[in-house]
Amino acid sequence: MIKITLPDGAVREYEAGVSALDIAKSISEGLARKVLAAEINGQVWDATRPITEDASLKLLTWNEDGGKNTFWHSSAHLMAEAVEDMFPGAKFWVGPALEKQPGFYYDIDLGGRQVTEEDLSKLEKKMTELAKQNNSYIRKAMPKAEAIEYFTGKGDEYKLDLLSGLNDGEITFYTQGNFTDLCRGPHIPSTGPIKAIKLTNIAGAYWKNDSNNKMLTRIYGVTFPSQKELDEYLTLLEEAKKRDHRKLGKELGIFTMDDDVGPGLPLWMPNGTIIIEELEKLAKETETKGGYKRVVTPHIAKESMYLTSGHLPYYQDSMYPPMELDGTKYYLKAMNCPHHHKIFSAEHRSYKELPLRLAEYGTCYRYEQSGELFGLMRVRCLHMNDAHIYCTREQFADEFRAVNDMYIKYFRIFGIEKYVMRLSLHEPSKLGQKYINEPELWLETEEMVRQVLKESNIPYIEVPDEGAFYGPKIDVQIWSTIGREFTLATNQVDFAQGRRFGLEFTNKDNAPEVPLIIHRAPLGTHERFIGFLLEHYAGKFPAWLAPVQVKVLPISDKFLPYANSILESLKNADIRGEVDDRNEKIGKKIRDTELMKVPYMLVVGEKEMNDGSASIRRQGKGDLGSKSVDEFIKELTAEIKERRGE
RNA sequence: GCCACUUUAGCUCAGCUGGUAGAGCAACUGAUUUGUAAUCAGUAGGUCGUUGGUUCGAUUCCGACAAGUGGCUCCA
Repeated sequence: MIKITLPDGAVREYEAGVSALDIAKSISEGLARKVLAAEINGQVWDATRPITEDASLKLLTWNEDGGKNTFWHSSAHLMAEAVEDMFPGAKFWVGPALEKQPGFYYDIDLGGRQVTEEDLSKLEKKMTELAKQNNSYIRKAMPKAEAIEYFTGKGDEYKLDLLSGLNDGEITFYTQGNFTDLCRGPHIPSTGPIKAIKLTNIAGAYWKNDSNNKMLTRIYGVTFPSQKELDEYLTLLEEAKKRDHRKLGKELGIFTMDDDVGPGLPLWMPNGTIIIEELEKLAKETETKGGYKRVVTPHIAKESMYLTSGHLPYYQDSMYPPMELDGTKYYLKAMNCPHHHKIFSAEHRSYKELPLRLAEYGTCYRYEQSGELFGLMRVRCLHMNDAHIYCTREQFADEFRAVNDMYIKYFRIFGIEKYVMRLSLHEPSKLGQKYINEPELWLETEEMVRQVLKESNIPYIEVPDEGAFYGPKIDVQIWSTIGREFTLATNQVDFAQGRRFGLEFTNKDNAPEVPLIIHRAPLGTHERFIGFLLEHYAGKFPAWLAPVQVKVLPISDKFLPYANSILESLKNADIRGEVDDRNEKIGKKIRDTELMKVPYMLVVGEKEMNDGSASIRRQGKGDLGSKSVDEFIKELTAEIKERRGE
């Protein structure tokens, strides 16, 4: 007999070899029907796999992530079975559940054949048919030699490659119906629970995520235990598309792209420009308070500067090709750092001047690969909320903390809660190649950064081998409404460029010393930040950011003069207002203004004209009642000044 | 850059198997002077992304290019 500890602490005894599914049955049949997998001693297992020793057990159903992931991974196998049926000889790489969203994919080598949209519906049908057979997923351990023989016979170089990374004794096969795959598992007990199936798209994906490798066909899909849940999920996706920044950006007149200007080069329309200017105002206020000094630098520089900085060899591919004048090459700047360093070195610096903080909303150009461009989130012309802080080692931690505090201040203003701070570290084996060869400095600065994060109580993850070549960095990761991940802002340590540029200051002992540099961009770039804000607010910007803050809606032409007089008062109070002077009914004016997501509407007619008031309507919230225009302006002015979120 | 798909009026989209195009909204004109999410009528709008080819004839079929979309690689 073995002892099984349940999550509530209860201990039950079973025969050795009992499965989680058996245990579930012993509790209740209803529970057993819902079990998809089980956590045995913290590891997710097949619910049908025999347990031979004392263990803690947690049953996993659709309600647990472990259950869902097992469900989706098993669905990938089901899809593979259908694919093999439709494309005999197809070779399979891996088919995991997606990490950040519902669903799964399988990477497949179809031997040059193509999958069409119609094929997807055929595959869906086939999968549904196979799922109904309710075939069990059967696990089988196999010696490595036998596995190699099996796949050599099949001529499957992909599975042989997978096998080469596995040790004898940990190799398992899973079979359901007519499909057998090398797989670590776990799987759900059988295909029956997979009731609703949708293959969402076909894509190419490099084998092992390496662009030098062959491209495999990746089929994405999502499955649910019921049609209802699938429908709900699909509706959710439709809803998400409505707040896609590309759609909102067009509807709200924020930006536009034009073929003749070029891909990835957004044109900021008047409404977008207002948001840009408000963000810059916020940044300037904040940075001035933080002791930053503003600078302005040219958009181009000679090749020699990028050779000095070391950027050219690393970065050339993502820079616009140079323009050549009198035998000298000039590049459009892809980053502002070297220009700022030149300002640092323009004067002799004393330790008394440090920390020196140079800030600029710098315009950069990056020749991103065409396939990488994405609305405002990934562009070729970007305006970066950039600054470089030159400081001593002693000052570093305080400076880094201050920058971190600035991030938090901003995120509070914008109500940004859903993000992950990512601490990107170096990889010791790549010192001298991908990373500057300063092992102690790496460890020292990484630890300083880690301390700052710990003290600020911000949740963060550490990622090895993601640092910049000149030092560790903290990135703020966010997700676009369609689920794509982006770095919104970045805060980087740099102990390399100072030396490359020969930057120095005279320290207390009258000796030259190289400053540490912090690169930081808490508001990222205008492009990505506004793209993010559009989705974050679903276009409903708070009053301080709204391109039009107040729309005055006269009931009829008779009240146009009164409406215009209110507009004058708004202008005098620095409030961005407009009058809807169209010959339309009030219902139509309200509808159009609501759709343009203008925060405040002032409806004015006979009554309001007589007592100098306005009927206030808040976007999305309806009629708020009447108020004197003066009082409204006073309140709105405060709301704007404080940059209130609601 | 790679794989796949898409491109029709300012916008959102129809247009079966090849015979040079339609709707709604927006715009413009007129009527209406309106009280909290769409007043009515009329007018105007497109060498069907560009460019080769097949064909008596191409928006429709094929190719190239461009831009966009979904991914991969990459990234603020």
